Amino acid sequence: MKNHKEAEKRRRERINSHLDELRTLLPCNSKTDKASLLAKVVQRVKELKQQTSEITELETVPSETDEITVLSTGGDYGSDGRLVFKASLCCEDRSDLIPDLIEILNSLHLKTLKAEMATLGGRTRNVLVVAADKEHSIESINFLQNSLKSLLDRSNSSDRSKRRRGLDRRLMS
Amino acid sequence: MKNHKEAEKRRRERINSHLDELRTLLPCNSKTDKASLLAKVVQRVKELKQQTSEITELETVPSETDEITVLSTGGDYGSDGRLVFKASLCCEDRSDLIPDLIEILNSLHLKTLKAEMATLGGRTRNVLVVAADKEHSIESINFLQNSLKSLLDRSNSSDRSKRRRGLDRRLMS
DNA sequence: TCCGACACGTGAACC
DNA sequence: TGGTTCACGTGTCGG
Repeated sequence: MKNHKEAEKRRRERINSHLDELRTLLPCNSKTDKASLLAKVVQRVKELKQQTSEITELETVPSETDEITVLSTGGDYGSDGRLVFKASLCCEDRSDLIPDLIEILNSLHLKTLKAEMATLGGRTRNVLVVAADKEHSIESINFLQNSLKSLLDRSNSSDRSKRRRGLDRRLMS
Repeated sequence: MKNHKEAEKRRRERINSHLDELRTLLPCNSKTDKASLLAKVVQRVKELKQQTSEITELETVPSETDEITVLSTGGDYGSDGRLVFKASLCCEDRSDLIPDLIEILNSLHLKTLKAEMATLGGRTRNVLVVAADKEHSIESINFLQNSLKSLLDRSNSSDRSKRRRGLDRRLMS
């Protein structure tokens, strides 16, 4: 069959075009082996997986200073292909902090995979592991960061008398 | 040639083994097309490249509240294969803040690709784009974060009278 | 000459 | 039966 011959040729072209595209995306010239190229790709993807598992540790005890942290490996997907990243907020505690936080997560369509909360000496720290839609992952990260920032400002401006209250760091080993 | 035949077979096995490995790493089953698999790989690598360019915006004007931010895509490598990430520190200004910062960067063997500094109303914000060795990227990020935290605590404890000095946010639109 | 990598066409297997 | 994907062996080019 001539049909068969051409179909196979198109299949090869499809595969090779993807390989060529990978050659342009990775740090390698256009004349690297097909096998070596794939080896580099494997290495790259593995690094992402590795960092995914290493993103998991963050401080959970509230500190005296206000903090916002948004950590993303940019490549750690859940099983369903959503982008997973970690956000941490440390600030003065207040009664409506959690509702505000939940509202932010809902408005950004972020799914909360895990949440840790700790309060100590009037201060609180929230560590969230959230998943974002793949299409809006970057926007979600930036929006979340800005939202947390405004949340922090809100806490400070609503009760400025608390700003000096935290525990003395020397007492916390 | 029998030699030729077997050599070609080994070559195919090498390529296919890498493809199989990619199949286990990506969200796809073991029975996906070779071409489709590569298409997903391309998509993934492209996302990383994209996020690399989008990490670049962070607030540069000092805010009234203390802040530490460490942002990493985990996949944005410079041309030499080092991990690039962004760190931001906002706190009260003091004369030896920059030297301390430089000392931290040196001790962590972080190469500074870009640095922005702004001071306003006695407060300062430093935005750094740094590159870390690929092998110690995660450790570097965590160490940097902790170091910045201690730096911030040092600023507050060394001159706590400054803590209330900043500009009123309402004046800054 | 030999060795490595590649594209090609073909038969087989699977909906 | 076609349509599609894969593995295989072979011819060829370059070092």
